[in-house]
Amino acid sequence: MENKDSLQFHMNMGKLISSVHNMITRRFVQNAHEAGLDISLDQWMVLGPIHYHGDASQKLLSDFCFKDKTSITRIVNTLEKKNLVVRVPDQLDHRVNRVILTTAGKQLFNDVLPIMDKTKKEVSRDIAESDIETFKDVLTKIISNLENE
Amino acid sequence: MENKDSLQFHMNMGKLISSVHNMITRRFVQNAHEAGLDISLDQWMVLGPIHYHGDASQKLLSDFCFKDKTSITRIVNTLEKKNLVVRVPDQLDHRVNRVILTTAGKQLFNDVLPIMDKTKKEVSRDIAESDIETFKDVLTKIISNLENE
DNA sequence: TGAATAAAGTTGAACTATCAACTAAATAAA
DNA sequence: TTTATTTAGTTGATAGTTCAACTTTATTCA
Repeated sequence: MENKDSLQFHMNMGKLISSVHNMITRRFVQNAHEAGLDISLDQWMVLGPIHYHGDASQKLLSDFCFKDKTSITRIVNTLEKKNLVVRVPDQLDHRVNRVILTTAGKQLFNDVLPIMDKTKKEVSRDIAESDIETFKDVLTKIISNLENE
Repeated sequence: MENKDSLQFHMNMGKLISSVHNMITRRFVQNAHEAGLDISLDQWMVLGPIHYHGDASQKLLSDFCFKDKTSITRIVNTLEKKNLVVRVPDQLDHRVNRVILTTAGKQLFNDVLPIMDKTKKEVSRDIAESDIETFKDVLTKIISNLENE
């Protein structure tokens, strides 16, 4: 039990995923920070779909990111506080907020793209392309296994 | 952009892992709750090594779980509040806490084992054993890629 | 139409993660 | 032996996650 390396062998999937999740999060923020950018992985995960969609509702972001609507509320709060996005009430459905990138938001999006690339390369270093594919397939399959609707 | 399923295809690894992590966490807690057990996945991740080791220091738990020492402090706080563990100061090295399971802690550990099993089965349903192996290998490889020491 | 129900968001509380700054004890170095 | 450094752990601050309860607006259907 003293040697960490010998123990990874025994680690179950949940612990592995949790560890990897934390480590990727940390590395991404580190890389961003070294490039002078202040953004968390979760903020990035939400910023992406906002950029892609143009005027995503929070509901759409919630579905797309597999995050609770509460999490989206708070991440959008943070993004808004940083002047990266604004909430615009939908004209037709008054329950809905449309989340829009500001100029600063678009700028940051473009600045972060290479950081994401760098992180991705560090994460998948020396891993066979085919294994990465299997890896992503399994993740996707797990998502569909756990989706209960 | 309206159809969630068509989009998973475009999801990058970070988002996939993050989503899977959240979904497994949620499902584990759900399953535990349905069985009348009150424990989070993180608490379980720490409880395991405590049980296995017998008198783990917080440093050991931190290394083993790939969690920050701060997180360990707070998770052990919660476990202690629930009377599942106690902190015993080390007789030789007075900086060290030894974390010990209480009777209730041991009981809970055994109660949760089948929950973990159930969750594991739900997660890996209809996934080939060989793919699971590749999956775990990739996770382990990512951990070693991101370990900076 | 009017009442019940569903949907989109927000808020509060409890827990976890990370960073930075801190205490206290052990070890290394002078 | 005294000083400097390292190590184990805690605390405070900020952010994200989940649940439950809530508001407001849409939709359903009696």
